[in-house]
Amino acid sequence: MPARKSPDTASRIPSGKAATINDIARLAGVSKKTVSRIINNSPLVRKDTREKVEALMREVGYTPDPLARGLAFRRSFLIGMVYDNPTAQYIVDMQYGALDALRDSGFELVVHPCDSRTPNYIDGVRRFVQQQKLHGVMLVPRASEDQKLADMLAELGCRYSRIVPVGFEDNDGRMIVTHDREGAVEAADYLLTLGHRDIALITGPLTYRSAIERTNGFLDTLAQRGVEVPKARIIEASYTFESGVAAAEKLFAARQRPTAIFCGNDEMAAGVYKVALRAGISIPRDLSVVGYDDSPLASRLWPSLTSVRRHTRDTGRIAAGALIRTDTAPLAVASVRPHLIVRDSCQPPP
Amino acid sequence: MPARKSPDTASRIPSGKAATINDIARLAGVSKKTVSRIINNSPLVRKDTREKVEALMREVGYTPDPLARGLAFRRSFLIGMVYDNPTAQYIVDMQYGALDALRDSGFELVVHPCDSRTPNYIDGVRRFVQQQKLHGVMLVPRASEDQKLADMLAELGCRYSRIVPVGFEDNDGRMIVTHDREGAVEAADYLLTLGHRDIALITGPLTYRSAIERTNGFLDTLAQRGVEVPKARIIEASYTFESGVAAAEKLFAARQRPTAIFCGNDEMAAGVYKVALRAGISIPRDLSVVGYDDSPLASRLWPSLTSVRRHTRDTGRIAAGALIRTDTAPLAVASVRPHLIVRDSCQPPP
DNA sequence: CTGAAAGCGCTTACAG
DNA sequence: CTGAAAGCGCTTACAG
Repeated sequence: MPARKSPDTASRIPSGKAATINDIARLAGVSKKTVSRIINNSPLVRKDTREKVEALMREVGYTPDPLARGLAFRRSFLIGMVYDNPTAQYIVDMQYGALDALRDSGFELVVHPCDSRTPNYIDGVRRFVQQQKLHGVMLVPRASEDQKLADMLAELGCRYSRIVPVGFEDNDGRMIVTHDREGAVEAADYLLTLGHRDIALITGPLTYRSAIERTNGFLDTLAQRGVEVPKARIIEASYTFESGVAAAEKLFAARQRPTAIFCGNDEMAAGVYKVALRAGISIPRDLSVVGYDDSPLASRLWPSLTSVRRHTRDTGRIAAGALIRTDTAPLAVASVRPHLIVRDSCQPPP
Repeated sequence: MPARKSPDTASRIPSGKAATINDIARLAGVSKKTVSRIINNSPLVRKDTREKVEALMREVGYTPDPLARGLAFRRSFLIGMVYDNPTAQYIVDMQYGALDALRDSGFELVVHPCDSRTPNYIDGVRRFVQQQKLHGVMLVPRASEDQKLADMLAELGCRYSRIVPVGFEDNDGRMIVTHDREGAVEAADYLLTLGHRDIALITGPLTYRSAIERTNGFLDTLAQRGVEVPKARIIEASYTFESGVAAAEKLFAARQRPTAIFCGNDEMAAGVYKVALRAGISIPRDLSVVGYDDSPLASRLWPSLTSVRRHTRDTGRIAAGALIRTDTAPLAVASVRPHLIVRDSCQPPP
């Protein structure tokens, strides 16, 4: 029964149901194994056979059933995104990026927030991965920094990609390095160039790799130009708005106020704005402020906030793309570099 | 081969692989069909048989393979979340809510943002639903307002739940009504009680049901108390920060400024803040502002913004829960009611 | 209440 | 380069 690209080909398929590999094989006059080879891009198919079958598949709108394929492969067509606690915009951007990579690939994105502070969250991720037979997992900060989590995935034989602030060794997974240090270096350069010397720093929790990188990048750059930041002007906060408020209150209570503050993220910078506004301290006339994230908040504040942009969507696209690529390329490292977006929150010191 | 709860039971299962229904049946000394009945909560199983098998399943940590079940059922264990364009915090909250309902249910959440302004987005959703054989779909505003989308799902026989600003008829899907009108009524009552009479309104696009409900609820309440809002003080904007800025500029350019502004969401209220701050108009001394959403932005602005809270996470939990409930209950309507969170952005008129 | 057979729509392992 | 058989781990339809 040879295939014919006739209007009635579709009618040969049981109506009301989607075509199966058997329908395609029958209509094309080949075995289902040959159709399977074409679905899986095997080179062991004659060119004209492939073209004939592909045309038929297009004609009837055939797509293989991911459940059946998954069962036979012992692996689903699902990509998991594992994350804990970051800001909403960051998560949504990361999801959009991942979906950019997965679009029309036959893979879908399954979201899995977790709480890395609970002792057994790794078991939760393990059950998720094992039960769904995930094809791969994206690890987003801060979960991505947990080596035990990565080790568990390696042991399960589940491929994963890690988004990390700084590059390091991992034999099993792929790294996407966001180079947070460089963003902080740029922020420091900018403030120095404006002429600031009395500079303060509000950091995220120093148990976070991102906070460490941003802090060191910032302080090292100042030190290189001979600017020391006294201990009292380095405040470890927690990446939240409220902690930014508290940090700013502490800084403003000192005998001499800094002329510029670098904040480890925009949320904390918004806290600084609030305290400054309340205290009648004018930004940027009396005080310059730089944030990190370039979140929507940055342009909603007034004056709009100078901040480091992270290209989160690109990061997500790369991380997800690395999981579905068929070439079993060597475990490479990809880089996404931040850069400073200058707005209206800084000027030379008074 | 009777089941024994002995330490070596697990060793009867091929090492390195997860247990299957066949392992359970063999170790329990029953047929796989009986195990299947237990998995699916069939009443046609003797109590002691059920208990024996369930104990064994717990002992070996057996969970049925969703791919195999999905293939046999012709339906996956995936819930799709379809949405277009709302704010990040809203989407993330909705996802958290849905995941609350799906936790430990065996179902997973697959995210599917779309763009309802493109003509063929419904086809995209259709492919998504058909190809993945979704168990159900959550429709989030504004996509949830599109009757054609709902009709397509009904035609496919895919169950769905719709989150909508106001209740209406739908024979196929379940409704979760967020009663946006009530939130706006509360905002109007509050401003009237403070003594405002010169009131302006910045609405979302009036093609959005949410914008219509909020607008009508607000204006009707004012009218009932004899307060008319002149046309020039009702500005249709687009739920964005920038559109809020433009609307505020227009309102402030009038001969007489309103003493209070109700904004259809917090983003636009942030735009009003920006213009007021730049123009030296003091909030709340010269101008009272009320938002809608109670987004994180509301407490980050200074003075913190009085806004209508939506209980988005609860909404998501109900919408997802309705899709996985086994009781084929009548298609009911659930309600989530908003309420005003009073902060520091309002006071009696000058 | 319980079970043996057939099937869901694919792939693997083997043979040619 | 191509195919027939067996299998992935479940459920449905039928029989008892």
